[in-house]
Amino acid sequence: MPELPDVETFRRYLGYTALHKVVESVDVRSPEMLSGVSLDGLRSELGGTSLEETERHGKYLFARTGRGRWLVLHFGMTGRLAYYRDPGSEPEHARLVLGFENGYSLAMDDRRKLGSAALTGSPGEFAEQRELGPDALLVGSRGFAEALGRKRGMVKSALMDQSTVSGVGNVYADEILFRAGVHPAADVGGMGRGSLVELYGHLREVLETAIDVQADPDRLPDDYLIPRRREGGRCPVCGGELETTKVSGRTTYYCRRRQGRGRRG
DNA sequence: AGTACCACCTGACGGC
DNA sequence: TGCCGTCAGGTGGTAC
Repeated sequence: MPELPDVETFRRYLGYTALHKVVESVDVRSPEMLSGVSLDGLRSELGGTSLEETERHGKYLFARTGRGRWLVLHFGMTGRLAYYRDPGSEPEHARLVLGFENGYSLAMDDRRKLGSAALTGSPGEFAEQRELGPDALLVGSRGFAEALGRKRGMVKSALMDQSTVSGVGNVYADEILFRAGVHPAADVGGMGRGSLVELYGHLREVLETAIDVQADPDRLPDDYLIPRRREGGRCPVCGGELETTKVSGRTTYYCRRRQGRGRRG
């Protein structure tokens, strides 16, 4: 599920594959994925020029075109990128395909069609329009503690709220709270500044570690929760069976022994 | 402001 | 075998 580490991995992938290649064709197989832009609009922005630079804000990937606007990609739950030469290698659920003069193509594949593509003037403008909070890796512990200090309710909900801090989704929120030893339903309003700064340390550590392994769950350290995040999974530290609950309507895994129970942080 | 619920969408999976 | 309900979860909308 593309969260910040996945999208950062896509950003780097786009950077060493499709950058500076002249776009010859723009195909949209699922027009409903276009958000606020028409196929013609996309073609006239991309055709005959190239992607020159990438950025990321939270779960959004941006690529600046030679004409100065930015392509915005959001990957929903099942989106990913693929760069390939052989048309037979086109992914099964390609929704947006850029064909380059060098014969290669870049596809955004999205089985469940929850992703989207848009154009914007700049990443900052886009983030402002969408009311996205600061990127989770750029905010810093002080900004993080201030942002979460303004929140009420369950700490996991606050972590996943993209308008508070941008980039953390359901899966990595579970990992961050697991490593911090904080119950996902703990009241964020009851957490002191010190606890929030500590939580941010775990957030950074988790997201950076995940980026280092290109967001591949199988390559995460042995004591990570994510690979065991399934029915009957066991805590990698104490061996106890993981508990599940719902937070913000999302399935939540945690270790009762390490993360306590009830609404305290 | 927070929470609960729905919708979007497809494929995997368990039950019968 | 095959039909059916449920689940997965990012975002965005509604109602309370």
